[in-house]
Amino acid sequence: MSSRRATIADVAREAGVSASTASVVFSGKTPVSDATRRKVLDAASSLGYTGPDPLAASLRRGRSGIVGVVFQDHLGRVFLDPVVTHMMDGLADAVAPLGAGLLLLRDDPAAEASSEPSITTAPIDAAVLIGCSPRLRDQLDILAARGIPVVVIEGDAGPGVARIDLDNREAQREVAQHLRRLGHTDVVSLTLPADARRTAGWIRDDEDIVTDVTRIRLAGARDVFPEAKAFAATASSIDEGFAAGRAILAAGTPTAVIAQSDLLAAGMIRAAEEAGLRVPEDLSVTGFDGVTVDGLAPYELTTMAQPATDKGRAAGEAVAARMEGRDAASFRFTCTFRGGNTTAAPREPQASPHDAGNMSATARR
Amino acid sequence: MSSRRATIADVAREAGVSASTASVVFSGKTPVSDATRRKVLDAASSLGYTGPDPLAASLRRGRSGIVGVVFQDHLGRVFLDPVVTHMMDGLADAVAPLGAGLLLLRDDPAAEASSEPSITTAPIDAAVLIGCSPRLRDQLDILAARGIPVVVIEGDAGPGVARIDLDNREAQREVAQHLRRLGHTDVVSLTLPADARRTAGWIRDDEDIVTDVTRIRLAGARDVFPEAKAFAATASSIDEGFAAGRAILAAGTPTAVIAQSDLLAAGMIRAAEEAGLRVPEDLSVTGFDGVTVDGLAPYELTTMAQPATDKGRAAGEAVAARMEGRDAASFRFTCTFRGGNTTAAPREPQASPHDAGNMSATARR
DNA sequence: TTGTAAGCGTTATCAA
DNA sequence: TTGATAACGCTTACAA
Repeated sequence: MSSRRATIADVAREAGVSASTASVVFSGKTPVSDATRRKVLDAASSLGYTGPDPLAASLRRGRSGIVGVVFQDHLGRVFLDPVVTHMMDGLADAVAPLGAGLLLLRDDPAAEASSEPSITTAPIDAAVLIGCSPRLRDQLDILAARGIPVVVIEGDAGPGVARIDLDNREAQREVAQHLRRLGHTDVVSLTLPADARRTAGWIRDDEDIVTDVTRIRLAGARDVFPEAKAFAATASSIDEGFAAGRAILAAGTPTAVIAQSDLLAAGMIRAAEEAGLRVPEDLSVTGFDGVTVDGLAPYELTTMAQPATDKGRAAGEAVAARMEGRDAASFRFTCTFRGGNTTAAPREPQASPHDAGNMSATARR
Repeated sequence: MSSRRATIADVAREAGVSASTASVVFSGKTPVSDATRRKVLDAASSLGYTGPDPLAASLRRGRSGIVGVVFQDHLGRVFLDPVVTHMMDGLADAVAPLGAGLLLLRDDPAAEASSEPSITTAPIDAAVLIGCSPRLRDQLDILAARGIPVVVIEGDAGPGVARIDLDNREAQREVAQHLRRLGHTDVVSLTLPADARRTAGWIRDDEDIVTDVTRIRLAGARDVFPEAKAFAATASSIDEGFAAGRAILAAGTPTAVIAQSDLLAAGMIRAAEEAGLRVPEDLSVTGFDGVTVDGLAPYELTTMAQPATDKGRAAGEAVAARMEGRDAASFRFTCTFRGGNTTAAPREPQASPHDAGNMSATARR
């Protein structure tokens, strides 16, 4: 009835063996005689000893068996994004046989200051960075300094860092070409967040975009529509897509909107409906990701489907390689075009941008 | 250029101060003169020291700053369940200000054997158990023995354990009453897994059900339809609902199926369609959870919506209380009825169960 | 098969 | 404001 939790030393003493022997009984790393094992186990249960303290064991071993997953967004919001969900699925799969758990971390500068586990303080053996945070470089530096192997999903990791990527530019270009083939010329891009502060608004200079995915997908769109305007949303969600969609339509009605995510596209469609525009007759909308967006029926987005689960799995395998001291190969996945019912030929050829009148001006509230 | 990572002792030596002083510079727990601080910080950066090793610090402090989230299912699958997703959302929210990270754990007996972090070995300060695993009691014992505070979501935790619950029985009863009001008498329950092995099949004796949620929801259905048969699925998914649905229809066609989750309900509907039955004309189907099921359109389930996010948040708050030594209050949330288009009056009054012929017998392959 | 010894890198306590 | 000391609880060469 001591106030203090039993330790392996207590167990060893009770069993009449040495601490190392007791340790070995629990780890199983060395043969132990049955008699000894029984003595130790009996002593353990009589003392209420539940096995080695993981903290102490980790310290001694030098590894925690934990893989950090770093998101750029508020943790809560992250799970609501189907792409992330599928990636986690693949990641968990690939990391499990490794004997590692997943620790959810977020890239929040404010978190560094608090006591919250962050990239600087979490007891992780490896890290998977998801998304292309502007702070990515800092994070990589921190992790490199800590000697923690890293795999980056969708971000410019610099040389020597394993990355899991998508053919974002080619994929976005493909959708854009699809629109051009349909006859569109007056097109607007609705992009993912573009700057660190995630301000919404028209993008003045593509070079200002610090977020890789945003810039690269936009470049893909520009390969086909060099002059198209681009409006940055504050996040990839239906609501933000809706807000951005209103803003876009307030400035004029293009014949097509290239959204950088399916969720944004869904929001765009809602904004179009609100403005009295029919999709795809009055406005074509394309998405990106290939996730099923809840409640979007009867629309089926024309979009680029990305292998989200595979990306996660690849990241897990890369982490495994790194933790075993092997080199992790970078990998680039390919999106596939998926035609839906949200794109069609524009109603009439457009002589010049935005001369189709602004139907939305009256309809929006 | 030593091969070994610098420690705080190295930094202290380099700075010409004691280790404890150097430690204090990093923790900030004790005032340090500016001069000393600078010396230490300079020494640290010149040695590439990135701050205290979290493992060592944790060992010394006796806490890891990590909250374990224990799922009963395969981790990958877990994220695909919208209810869980929303719960995680709330949980992450509530736990963040606490300064704790979330470690994903799964309740897999096989995992115990492997090196994978599990409930017995993970370095966690508290645990949230999600779902009503048959092993719940064991887990609680293990955690109790380890002295780790616990909060249980949806499970019979026994006295003294904080629980976050739903009014499962009342909620399920409400849906059942809705069906009875429509005129249904020939009803089958399609339940969540009922036993530890998760075998699919007809439930012979409700007392055999070891899974709380399953038993309690079924009891709610039985309050209205005492004689209804019940078929247990092996998991809450559309696919399992589909398989169970086939099996149910193979045994006869009821006028309504009470599914214990929306996903199961969705699978049931697909099985009904496959058998040439129209929903709701030939078969009414009710769900549970109130999540939006992808691809179910144009159906909108008649279901009980549960406040999943709030449940997660409440759990996080309970964990916070526990970690601070306070008592955590249990909390019970209420579901709300949501009518959809998957229920209607039965086509004709049923004289006795299953005499409506077995249309499915021919249709199923 | 078991025991000895030497840390793993910190931080809390207390005294100076 | 700083320093000496003593844990924190475990694991693993290595020797017996």
